[in-house]
Amino acid sequence: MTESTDISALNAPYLGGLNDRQREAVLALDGPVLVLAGAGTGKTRVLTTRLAHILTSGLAWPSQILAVTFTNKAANEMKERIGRLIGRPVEGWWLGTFHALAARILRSQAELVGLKPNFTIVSTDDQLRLVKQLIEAEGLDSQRWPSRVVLGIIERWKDRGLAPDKVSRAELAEVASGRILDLYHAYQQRLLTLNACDFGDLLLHNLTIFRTAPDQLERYQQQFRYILVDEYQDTNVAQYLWLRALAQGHKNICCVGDDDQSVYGWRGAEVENILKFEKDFPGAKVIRLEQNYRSTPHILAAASGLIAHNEGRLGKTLWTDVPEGEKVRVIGAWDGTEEARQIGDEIETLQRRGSELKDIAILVRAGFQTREFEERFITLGIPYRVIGGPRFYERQEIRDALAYLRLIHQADDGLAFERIVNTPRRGLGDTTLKQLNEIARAQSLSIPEVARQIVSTDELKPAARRALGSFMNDVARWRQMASATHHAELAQIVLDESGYTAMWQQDKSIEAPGRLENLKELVRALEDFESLESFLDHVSLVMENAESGPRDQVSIMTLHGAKGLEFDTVFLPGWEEGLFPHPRALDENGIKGLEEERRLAYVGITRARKLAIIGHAGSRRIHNQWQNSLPSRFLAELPKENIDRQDHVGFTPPKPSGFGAQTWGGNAGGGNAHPWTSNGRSFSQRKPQTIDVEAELLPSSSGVYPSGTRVFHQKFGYGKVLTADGDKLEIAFDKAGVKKVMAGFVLPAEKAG
DNA sequence: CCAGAGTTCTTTTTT
DNA sequence: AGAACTCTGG
Repeated sequence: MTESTDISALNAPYLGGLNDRQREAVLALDGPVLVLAGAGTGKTRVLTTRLAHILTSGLAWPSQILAVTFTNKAANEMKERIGRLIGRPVEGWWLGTFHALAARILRSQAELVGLKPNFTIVSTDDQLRLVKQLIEAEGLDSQRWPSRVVLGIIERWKDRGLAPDKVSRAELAEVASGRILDLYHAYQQRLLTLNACDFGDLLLHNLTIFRTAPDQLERYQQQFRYILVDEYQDTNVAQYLWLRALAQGHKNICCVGDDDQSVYGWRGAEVENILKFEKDFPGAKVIRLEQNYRSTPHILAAASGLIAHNEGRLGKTLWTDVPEGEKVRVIGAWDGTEEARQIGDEIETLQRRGSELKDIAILVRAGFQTREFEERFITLGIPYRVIGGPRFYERQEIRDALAYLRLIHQADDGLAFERIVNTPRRGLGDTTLKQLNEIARAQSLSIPEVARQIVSTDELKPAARRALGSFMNDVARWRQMASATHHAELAQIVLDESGYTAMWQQDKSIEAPGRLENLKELVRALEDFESLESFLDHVSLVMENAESGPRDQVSIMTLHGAKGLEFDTVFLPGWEEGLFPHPRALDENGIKGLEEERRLAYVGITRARKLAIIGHAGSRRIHNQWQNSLPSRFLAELPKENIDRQDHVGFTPPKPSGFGAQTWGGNAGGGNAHPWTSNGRSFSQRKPQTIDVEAELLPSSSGVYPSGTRVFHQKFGYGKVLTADGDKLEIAFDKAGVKKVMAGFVLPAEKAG
């Protein structure tokens, strides 16, 4: 870089308002750079400014910049912000997700790995179906070898950049996975026959190309003068290898990330990547962004105190100069319903004080938790939206419609074929399909190919033969139309002529109209794309919901989904042992799993600008069974001075044993075992403030309360039982009105003295 | 081949 | 409690 660029850069308007560290991160263009950007330290700003800087100082053309993100949302945001920064949209550069960029490279080099350029990118349900078929073909017991598990193992290998022939012997000893390796081989073979690849393959095939075609690799290395990576802590080994290969040319790679926010270990991300960056890229410069512009000191201190319990961190000290603000609040509730009620009330209070709903979020650990909030919000009339719910392109009717289009676009797409050959019913059931499959495997042909051939033989029964013949005819006809017909129109024709639309029209179920609506929406969406191919690519790689407008709604989403977002007020319900940290994370990854859960907690708290409210419930219904839960160990790890604990009057944190089993029933005998005992200590630090009350509450009185019984409730006072449904009572309280409560929380009035 | 009944498992997170 | 899968009889 010449000095003149430096000087002109320093005057550039876009540099204004950056702090020293940020500016340093923007201007350190030569050589490898790691920007450790703590939560809320202006990471995106640095990234976009850096890109704008490279472009405006003429150091590289857009086509010479590789900018990688994890989500499409992040990619779009970056595009937009840079456009705004330099005053015009940027065209022709390589900005996108790992998968989208790898797909782009793979499309142009497909032959090198035995694919045709129009290969299909298969999605999860296709993958599972494929694996299941292979398991059956190998004669394995599908109970002992669930396709989900097998696929998981294969994907983990892929995450680590391991093609079937690269899986090491050490690996094989581990899981008795020789069988699975066979399946992996077969699976890859099958994908090639289908002219398809899965998500992992996009990267994996790229690595193969880089290895086997050095000239191609070198071309890319020369092309990409500057490489920029967002959320580096979430990269897996395959992605790391991909980046490292591409960065060898100019060595100008800048990775931005935060080891404390690495929460995707379960799908192969390696925190190690960020921890060993300096080793991997010799001479790397490390820049820490530590000034937080988002949260109040209490929030920041609470989060920092929590994350300090993790080991092996690179370490950052976040600070802020905004005024102190409110402490982080911790609220206990009896059960999940009560928790939802509390949060609903809090939100109404916030609303009355002038908060906007769009500045409020509820961040849950697991998807099923959203339901209770939805129900409560519907009752209260609070507008909300669940982010990351079922996605448009994952809906059944959409996948079906897409399968038709895929089959037309790519005649060998056997998975698409299987999906819709008998949808709507055409009399081509399992038996026929099994035959086709067998022949296909035996002759290494694609299933559609077999289908095309078999209709002119006598191998099928006449009925099946006729049905299949007519179907194959239709497909061939549609394929012919494709060249002369606009793809949106084509889609409409296919849906109508295939009888697919009619199928849903005749369906009297409650969802049918919605599905027809979705199909219309699909056809409409097709119009936004230049070609069928670009649309199909979009669908495979951009699996996300169309953003609904900027309405004033509370956001409900998982902690994972919340990464990168921020809100004035954040509710963090369900901080209980058995839910958060999630037992499965603990089981599968022990201490590492626990640390990842803790990072998730850290991510959650640091989403809050002004107020964070953490909740935990004493019991929760899981699988339709009441289960007691203790406050999460993470609560005990929060620095006391930043916490305001406000257990509701009368809230009694249940004791570890006995209490629930007696009062709630349902969880008979050994069912009371605690999933966390293996790992658990943790709650000893909590003050058992209300033990005495609890003893009194625990009574003999767990019996039946016939309606009309006069009872006393710790929080709601005296009242009369209206209805009793097992352990659930509906009670008209003298002061508090009609409430539903658990029988275990009331006493007969005469005993309450 | 298909519809309906019976069974089992589920609920961590997703490009 | 519900989905998703398997089994069975027409």
